[in-house]
Amino acid sequence: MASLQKIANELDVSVSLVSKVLNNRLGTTKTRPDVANRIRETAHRLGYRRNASAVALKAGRQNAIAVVIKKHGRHGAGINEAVINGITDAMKGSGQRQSLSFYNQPEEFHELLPQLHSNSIDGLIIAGMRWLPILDDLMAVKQSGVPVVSVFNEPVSDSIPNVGIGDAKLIRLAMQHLIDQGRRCILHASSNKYREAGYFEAMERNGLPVEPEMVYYERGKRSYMPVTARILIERAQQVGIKFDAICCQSDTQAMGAISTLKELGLRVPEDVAVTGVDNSQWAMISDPGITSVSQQFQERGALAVKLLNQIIEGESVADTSLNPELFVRESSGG
Amino acid sequence: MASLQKIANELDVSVSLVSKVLNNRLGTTKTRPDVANRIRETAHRLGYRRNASAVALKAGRQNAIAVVIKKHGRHGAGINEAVINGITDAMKGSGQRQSLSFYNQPEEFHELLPQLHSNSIDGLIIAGMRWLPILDDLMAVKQSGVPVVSVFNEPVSDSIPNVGIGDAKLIRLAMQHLIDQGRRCILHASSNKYREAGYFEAMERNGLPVEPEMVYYERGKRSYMPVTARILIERAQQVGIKFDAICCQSDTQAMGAISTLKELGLRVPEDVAVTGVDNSQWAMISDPGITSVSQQFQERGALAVKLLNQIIEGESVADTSLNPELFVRESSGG
DNA sequence: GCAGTAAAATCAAACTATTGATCAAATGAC
DNA sequence: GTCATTTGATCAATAGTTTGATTTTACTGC
Repeated sequence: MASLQKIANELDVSVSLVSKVLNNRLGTTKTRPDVANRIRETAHRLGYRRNASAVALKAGRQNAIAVVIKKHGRHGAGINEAVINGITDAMKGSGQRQSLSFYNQPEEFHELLPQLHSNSIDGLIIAGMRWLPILDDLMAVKQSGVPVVSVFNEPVSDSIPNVGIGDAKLIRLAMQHLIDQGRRCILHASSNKYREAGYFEAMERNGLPVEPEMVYYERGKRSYMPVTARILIERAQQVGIKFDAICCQSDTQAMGAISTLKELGLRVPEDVAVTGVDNSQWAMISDPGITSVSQQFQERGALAVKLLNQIIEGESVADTSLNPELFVRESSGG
Repeated sequence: MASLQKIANELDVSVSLVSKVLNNRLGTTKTRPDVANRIRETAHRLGYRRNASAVALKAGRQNAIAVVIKKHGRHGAGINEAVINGITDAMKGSGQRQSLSFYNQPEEFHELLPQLHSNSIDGLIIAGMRWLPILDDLMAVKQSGVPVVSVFNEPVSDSIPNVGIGDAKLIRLAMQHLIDQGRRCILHASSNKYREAGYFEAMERNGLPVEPEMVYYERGKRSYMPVTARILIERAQQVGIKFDAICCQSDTQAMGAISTLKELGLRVPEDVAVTGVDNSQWAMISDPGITSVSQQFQERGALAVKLLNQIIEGESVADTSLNPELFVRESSGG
């Protein structure tokens, strides 16, 4: 309830002086130390807190960014929580606030548009997996003058800086690890052409042959689930492929691989090495623990905040890409 | 960029008229339909958006609430994500914004205090597991005039309305289900006196005897992990207890129980039924699927928003408690 | 055509903080 | 003592919206 006015009245000085002292903005005015101290003291005594709205109004800035994230079913992977953690950590203590929304269907994103304008927020961070369905809305937000930064694995549009990681890099990293461990016949299941490309690239570069049944491609949410690993393994066995590793595209898929292998009497990692993606709790709690590639969602969330603020400050920024990190556990025998 | 002023200039009417028309606040003023329409039209044409800060400043309200959540290691349970989902869903379309922070150590919560005053937010929702270490800070926020609602399993303080669920009820629900399935010798591992009480209550009410080795109590984070189930089972076996069910206090613990039982050659649910708590992805993805009690975190987050807004409106609200819900899957033979 | 009333619009203050321009007082030089 | 300069503080405008009080305009009846 204490305003600059109250402090000014209390000490019989002007509001502007109080403002300048409390903000250390003493441009032309070199305030006397005793006056400054009395002002600071009184401010403290009255429990003065800068009124966020008044500052925002005067500055023409909201000191708030919107964060919109695609909901997804893969709860356990902790992806959204990681992004959110990164974002909130990066904003901690900045005084800047964020406003979080989730959407599932494109229409739900559309409904958020009224809130995503420059009179409510200074910028937008959009994160999630599939951006194509909301591209038009996203561009509309951008067009309306709101800076946008995305956290997708692959960039969205030339005009929206993305904090990516490169799906191909993810898989290449896991593949190279498996190959370094001496594995030669590696299976792969994926829902994503970039990831698949990473697989083929790694195999080719190391001169390893790939049979059609070594790869299973399935679009959609199901592709992350355990069942896809089972299909992949059974298909490979049917044609008699003697594989010694499976490069999965998620930790849950890797769990499916491990339990299928156990049922078949194959040991992990002695007979077959397994890797996952996400470095989630699944990977940690699984028995054996799953060697997994982190998509660095927390770091990417934090970086998105940094980039967005740079744009807000008027700098221009480009797409960035972080490097995935490999967390080695027992499943790969590392 | 379009303000009321711009619209007023364009049409040569007063700012206040524009404001009243666009807000449908035509108290004394019964505007002519044609004027009203022209105003609305122009507002739309110029892309007018109400300036959130100006409104907040005038109203002495921030139209923003703070959400502070305790980080915890149990990622996979999706607890924080559920609370956040509930909160953001409940706020969708309200124009109210939320600002999210996480803390781990009590000191980190303390550092958030400068942001938690009535000049930045209208209220605070605090969620997490252990509230005792931050109680003083929480009361300080409350004292400073910021309404607070908590989402803890058990209430914090008489002066802070809580959206709870009752730990005893959680366990009673799972226990009653197991007993209804004909199980008679049920083990239980817990870190929580309320939950333990729920166990004893259910056993007693059904006239079932409890040996000391049927219960394992361990404080702290570890108590939710798979290993506690192993300890519980091994202890019971050492003294020759022939159990037919395990009532776990988390899904991860239940997973530990299932894998330990499998190793021992016991079938789930034929020989031993297992239940968990959280109704998390673990429960869904496990094989067999785990019968689990939901702590209703999403619903509780949404309810917290509702209660907080009631307090902000000046109403007084009391502690609330939702009922847990049982999701039956294969692990209990249901 | 005018009083009286109803309808429709405007006025003006307020919310709080910021900042360049301006004023007043103190100091220094001669 | 006067003028110029430095120092220290105030003025006044501004940001955008809201709202009770007030003024202007329009209409009715005679």
